[in-house]
Amino acid sequence: MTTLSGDDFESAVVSVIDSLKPGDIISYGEVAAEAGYPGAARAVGRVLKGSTGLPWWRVVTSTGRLVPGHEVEHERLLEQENVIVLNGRVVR
DNA sequence: TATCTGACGATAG
DNA sequence: CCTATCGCCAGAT
Repeated sequence: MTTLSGDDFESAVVSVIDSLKPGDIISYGEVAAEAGYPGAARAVGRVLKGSTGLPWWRVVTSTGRLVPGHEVEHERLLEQENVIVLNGRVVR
């Protein structure tokens, strides 16, 4: 039956992020595209914000910028994954 | 059903 | 390089 729910979108996003490995960085738009919802970068941010247990720190903005409002926390978490962050930007 | 919001993306200035 | 504006999508009220 057509039991469509936003849960499908969240599940897809969670699956993509959970598939990432330590040190692997991806942008919101990339996550949305991989989840099957290209252009839904904003919706992805909503999932990260409301979902716990997800490595949200592996997700950065398209320009490699850290998450606004969480730059300090984000940078610290990335360093734990062997990721170098300079000036609020991820070094790749 | 309509309207607003938001851990975004891209472009313009 | 930084700020501002528009556009896109899904969820919440």
